[in-house]
Amino acid sequence: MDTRERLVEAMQDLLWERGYVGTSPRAVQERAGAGQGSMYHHFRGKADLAAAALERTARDLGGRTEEVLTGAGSPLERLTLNLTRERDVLRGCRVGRMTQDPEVVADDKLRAPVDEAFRWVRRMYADVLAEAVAAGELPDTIDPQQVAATLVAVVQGGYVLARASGNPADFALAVDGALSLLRGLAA
Amino acid sequence: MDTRERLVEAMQDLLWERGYVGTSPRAVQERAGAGQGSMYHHFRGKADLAAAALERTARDLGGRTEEVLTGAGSPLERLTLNLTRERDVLRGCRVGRMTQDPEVVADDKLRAPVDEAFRWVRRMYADVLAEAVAAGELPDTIDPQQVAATLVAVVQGGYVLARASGNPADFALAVDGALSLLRGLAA
DNA sequence: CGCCCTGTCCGTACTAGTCGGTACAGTCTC
DNA sequence: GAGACTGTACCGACTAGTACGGACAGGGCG
Repeated sequence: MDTRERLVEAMQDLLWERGYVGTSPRAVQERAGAGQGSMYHHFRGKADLAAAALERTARDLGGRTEEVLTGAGSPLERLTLNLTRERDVLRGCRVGRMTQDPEVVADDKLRAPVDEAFRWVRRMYADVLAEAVAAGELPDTIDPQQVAATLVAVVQGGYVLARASGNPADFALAVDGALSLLRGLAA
Repeated sequence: MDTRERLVEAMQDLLWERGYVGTSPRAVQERAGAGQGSMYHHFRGKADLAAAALERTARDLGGRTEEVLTGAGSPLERLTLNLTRERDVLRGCRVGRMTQDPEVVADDKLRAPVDEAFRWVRRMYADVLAEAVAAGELPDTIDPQQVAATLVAVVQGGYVLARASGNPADFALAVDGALSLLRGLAA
């Protein structure tokens, strides 16, 4: 694997582990097995490399979600499968995690990919919810846009709770609660 | 106001604005109008002061929530009021915000007050939900514990979304979606 | 009363270490 | 040999923290 690729991957990992301000260029170079010069050859600086890493992480999240949501099964089944699967991919919160660093929020280059990833996922959720309504699986009183935003928020909030308690079960609890609300409406 | 108090308040503000790793003791002292020596006189160090600030923030959040949830109105009305009110208190996410710093998560002294605040709020939500079920406002098919976790997650996730997009309306959207699901079940 | 002593409180000046970044010379490939 | 690439050495700024000395009260004593 070439150095540039290794740098991006190392940055992805470190953004998840330590956040943006907590990650030094030195640490990235060390993990990537690269020297000081090579990083500044491939990227203009820390922010530039972080932007590349965030774009890639966001694309991964979007792609993974799309794969499940456009797959087989009824709309509600696909939604349930995707939400359930998120609990196995705790690293998915890598995206939401970024929104807490003021330096990230202040820099459009860094905030944009995160925001776009959320909008992308939210739109896919909304589409599946609308499908479920059309199929009669959910009542037409729900607003797919609104509920889609709620589901994205539950996943991101679930990560927050799980990190605070150190217990991944708190994530599952929040997601299961949301699914039970949907199932309650379906019945 | 005495210096110690000013230091705690300054730390609360800065934790919210810049996070834990992004906040230097100097910045806290400057904002509090105190000198270097006085901070290290009152507190053993940055982590000690941050722990005091977090405990206070967590207590504020719990107290504010309790006030609304044990107030007047039907259970569902109180719940709606509290969730709606959170959107006006965007600084409420000061608590959830902390869970993103690895240094905070690693230090029990810092993580504990955050975790306890969440558990406190979740328990109050669960109590009100159980009340609503008992009053016939919600079907007894819902699990108050589970749904309470979902509501806390929606609020925290809403903050994440709003920060990512820079648009507070995204917070309101997520919360309104959750409320619409509850109302759907009530009907 | 003046006097000193003692502990609390606070500001200045310093430390070693790390931050993000640059300069530059060497190496490797075509 | 030219250009892409990489490693070493350095930079000023900032990090968390310490050392230390001075201001200021209250209290016991002549």
